[in-house]
Amino acid sequence: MKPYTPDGHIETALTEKHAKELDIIELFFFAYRDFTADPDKILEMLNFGRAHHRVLYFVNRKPGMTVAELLEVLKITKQSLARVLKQLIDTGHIVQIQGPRDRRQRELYPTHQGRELALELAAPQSRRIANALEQLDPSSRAVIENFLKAMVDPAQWQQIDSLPKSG
Amino acid sequence: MKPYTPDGHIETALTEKHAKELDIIELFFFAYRDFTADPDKILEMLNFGRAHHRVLYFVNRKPGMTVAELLEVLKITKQSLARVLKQLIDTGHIVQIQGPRDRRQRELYPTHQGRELALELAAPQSRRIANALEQLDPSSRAVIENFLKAMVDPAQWQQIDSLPKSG
DNA sequence: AGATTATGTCAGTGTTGTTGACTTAATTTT
DNA sequence: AAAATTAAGTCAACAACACTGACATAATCT
Repeated sequence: MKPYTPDGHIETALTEKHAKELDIIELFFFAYRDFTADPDKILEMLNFGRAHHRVLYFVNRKPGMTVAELLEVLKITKQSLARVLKQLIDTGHIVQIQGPRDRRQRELYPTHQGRELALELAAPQSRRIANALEQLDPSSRAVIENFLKAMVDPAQWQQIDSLPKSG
Repeated sequence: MKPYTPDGHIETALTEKHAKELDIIELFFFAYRDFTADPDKILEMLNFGRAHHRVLYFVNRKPGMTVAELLEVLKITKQSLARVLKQLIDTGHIVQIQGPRDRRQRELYPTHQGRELALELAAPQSRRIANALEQLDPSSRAVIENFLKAMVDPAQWQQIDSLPKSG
């Protein structure tokens, strides 16, 4: 079955025979690649990167988030966050306010400018998703949401559930 | 409606009112974050990174791929690819063979060792997907595949379609 | 009072991406 | 056959974003 390869290389493709769910593995890669490319174009003009986007997104989704909470969500170190956060503060997209209960904490809030940018970055991603959903049965939305949530470690579900629903 | 904030910061969360599909935007982020974390642990032990994984994956999925094809799929520059590819060749995971039709081209093939590693890296991702699917109706698979493909730029569909189905 | 916690900061490092310029060998065009 | 183009490789410099380790400060908890 396997072709003759004197130097030991393999000419047969890796397929579902060898490993399950390859189609979804690569669809996930391609979908995420193009999904992130849209905001990346906007960010580039502002000299921001994907890291800025993630911070700005979650601060907008949950204003008042502390630095520690943000680190938990992004799964990065505080030194990594520091640079990006400092730039977002210096450019007037995010402000820090001393925690009222615990004054060691820094609550993070978007400014109007930060909210505007978050909306601008979300727009092409919303459009891409809405467009994909339009081509499917209306019941598909629930299936996709359930699938994506099931792809997340259950220990992390609380991070998803702590974000506001549709207020 | 908006709370009084003397310094102009925003305390109201960004919700579906302001932008559509936020739930799927963030589910996609969380799902991809955890999806890539599994192989990252294995790669770390070998002093490889996510870039090595991507190269190894596609060379296994389509043995004989040329360098130019790989660049198209990964959307990176040849200088970026060069370092990672060199390491995979030096460690005996991939071999290059001069193209038979066009001898300028270098066809990329996995070695047995490269195939083994690709399988090892795919395993936890397959498991995660299979586990997520198990919790859903059997018809969900098609919905998810259609959705993910619709999330990809149509101009790129040929990249997906050129990969072997289930040989 | 002492320990712990939340955050910030300094210094060094590694991976992965970028641009630009140049080389080599092979193919295609004129 | 000569000239232009193409596929791939390489050198150098650089930037974004992640890491570790160590230390500082202020506030809270024990």
